[in-house]
Amino acid sequence: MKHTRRSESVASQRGEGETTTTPAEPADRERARAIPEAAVARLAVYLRVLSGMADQGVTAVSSEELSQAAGVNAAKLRKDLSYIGSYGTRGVGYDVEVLVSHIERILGLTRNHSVAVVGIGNLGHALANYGGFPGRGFPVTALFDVDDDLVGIPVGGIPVNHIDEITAICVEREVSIGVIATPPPAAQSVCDRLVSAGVQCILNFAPVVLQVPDNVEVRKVDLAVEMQILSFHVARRADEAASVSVGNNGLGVDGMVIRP
Amino acid sequence: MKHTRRSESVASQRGEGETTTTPAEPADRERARAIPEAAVARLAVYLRVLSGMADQGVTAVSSEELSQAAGVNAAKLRKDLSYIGSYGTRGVGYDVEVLVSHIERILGLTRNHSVAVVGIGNLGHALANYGGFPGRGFPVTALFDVDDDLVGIPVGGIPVNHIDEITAICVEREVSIGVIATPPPAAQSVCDRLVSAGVQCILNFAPVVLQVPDNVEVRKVDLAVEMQILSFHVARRADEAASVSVGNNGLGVDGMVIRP
DNA sequence: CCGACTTTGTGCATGCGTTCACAAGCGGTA
DNA sequence: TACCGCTTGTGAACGCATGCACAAAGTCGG
Ligand SMILES: NC(=O)c1ccc[n+]([C@@H]2O[C@H](COP(=O)([O-])OP(=O)(O)OC[C@H]3O[C@@H](n4cnc5c(N)ncnc54)[C@H](O)[C@@H]3O)[C@@H](O)[C@H]2O)c1
Ligand SMILES: NC(=O)c1ccc[n+]([C@@H]2O[C@H](COP(=O)([O-])OP(=O)(O)OC[C@H]3O[C@@H](n4cnc5c(N)ncnc54)[C@H](O)[C@@H]3O)[C@@H](O)[C@H]2O)c1
Repeated sequence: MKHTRRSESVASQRGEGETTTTPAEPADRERARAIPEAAVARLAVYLRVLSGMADQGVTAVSSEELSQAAGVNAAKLRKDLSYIGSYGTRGVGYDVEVLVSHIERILGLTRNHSVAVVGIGNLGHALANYGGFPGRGFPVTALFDVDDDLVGIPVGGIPVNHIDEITAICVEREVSIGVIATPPPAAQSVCDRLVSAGVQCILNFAPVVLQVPDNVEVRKVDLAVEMQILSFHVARRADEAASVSVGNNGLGVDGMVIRP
Repeated sequence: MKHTRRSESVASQRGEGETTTTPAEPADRERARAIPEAAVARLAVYLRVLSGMADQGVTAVSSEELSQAAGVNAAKLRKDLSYIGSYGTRGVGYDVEVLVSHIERILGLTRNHSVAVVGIGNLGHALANYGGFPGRGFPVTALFDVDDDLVGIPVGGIPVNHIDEITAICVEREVSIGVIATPPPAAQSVCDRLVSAGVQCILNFAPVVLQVPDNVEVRKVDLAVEMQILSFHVARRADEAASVSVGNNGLGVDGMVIRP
């Protein structure tokens, strides 16, 4: 529809004046810093898709193919990959193995990250039993609970320890990621303990907003929120349907309407 | 970020004639469309915080207090609330009850959303047993699995049905949200079945990119991705630390480099 | 009834992320 | 070697989200 008249004006070719800081700077680090959070999340997805392809013997892939398998726009994929370097071959595509290894490097997957799960209830059991983590460089090395009936019992091959031992054990086993699966009221206190044990990354399943120091990274998985977002879309869709069928005169009942 | 959808903003494309038509009613429907996805997610968080406050007898709250409890910027909170209307009192703050009911209305929580869980393994059991959903308007009304040993056994009070019954049962029980907790290879096929049973909202725990029609909303919970994002931050942090202590001469371990 | 004080709601600037569009670059081919 | 078609990598535009800063709008004490 629109025509953007590009002016071939100022040659932007080797426009290399903008590097700012240090002169001889290979720039991997600059890159790592500059990667948008959203892109990091997608890189993890690309990595999984690529691993699957590698397992099936695929050796090369184009941005178009990969983007489709990952469910994103091809241009976005290329831009995401460009954040980590230029590892493609024009006219051909990307070498799967090469891409895998570079994404792994950027995501810090060249070393293992030891995981501790706190709160071995319904969810904690599922997590501890889950086989998907160790295989991907995230071995679960410690489990904690307050319940004395659980302490000592192995879950998924790891014995449960009492929460009071959290500091000593986290330090000893070099836990780098703490997973909180306790009831909400206990979450903040567990979080504090993890932090004082030196854990700087936390994955929180409890529906609670955790307060942490700046140097600690928290990610939350909040199922209730996910459900409510879905609910919002249901409602919106119902509204639209209503406005179409009723004829867009305004409000339905209480703003709520029924399914198409 | 962590989002699956291709078209981000909630307000997708403007339909043809219906834009300017409504004269005296800018209200709810147009509003609901305009709410940014990110804001919707936060509204759900505010709702939980507010509910907690209401339970403790708090009747009024300022944007400052609420924003702190929700872990966001106060200005952002006010903007988020402004998307749903003007229900605050200047100089005073917000009435907790009023806010709760309006957020619930916008999120479509004035009606129940029936949930079906597919794949009653480790995770499916945890979900089925979880008491947090029914209380919040998301009753789990159906469970499905292929495993004949599971079929008929009640989990969390609901008997497991065979996956082949999925269409009939989802229709009958008016399931509006389907949760996929099967192994990855089964996820797409389960998804297709849910969709053909009329389910338009899906919460996916399997590490797979689902392909769905445009009218279906998918949200994914991908623990491996969450872990990898944390891993990325660990790596970045390690790099920074190294650059400080080593003194920025170039490369660190493994070709990774550190920041200036 | 007034004036001082508090807090909301929002216009605006800024920054980030997404998307488009295309030149540069590569492999294959004549 | 020179050309051709294909795919990458990226500059630039666009659009959404964030945060600031302040007028508007209310409360409260006198
Ligand atoms: N189960 C689910 O499917 C699900 C879904 C969404 C959210 N969640 C959230 O995940 C968390 C765990 O859920 P769950 O169903 O596993 O709960 P649960 O009650 O089954 O398990 C909680 C476990 O935490 C332990 N615990 C309590 N206080 C503790 C403390 N201070 N230190 C260490 N351990 C402690 C308990 O002994 C118990 O074993 C909750 O916050 C819940 O809201 C769970
Ligand atoms: N357990 C966890 O903590 C965890 C963590 C992250 C991701 N996940 C993901 O969640 C999913 C479930 O994990 P899990 O540990 O519960 O696995 P699981 O193997 O314990 O359970 C899977 C269940 O799905 C059933 N199933 C298989 N094919 C099916 C089909 N076509 N239709 C219906 N049911 C089918 C199986 O019978 C089994 O009961 C997996 O995709 C896994 O990658 C799980």
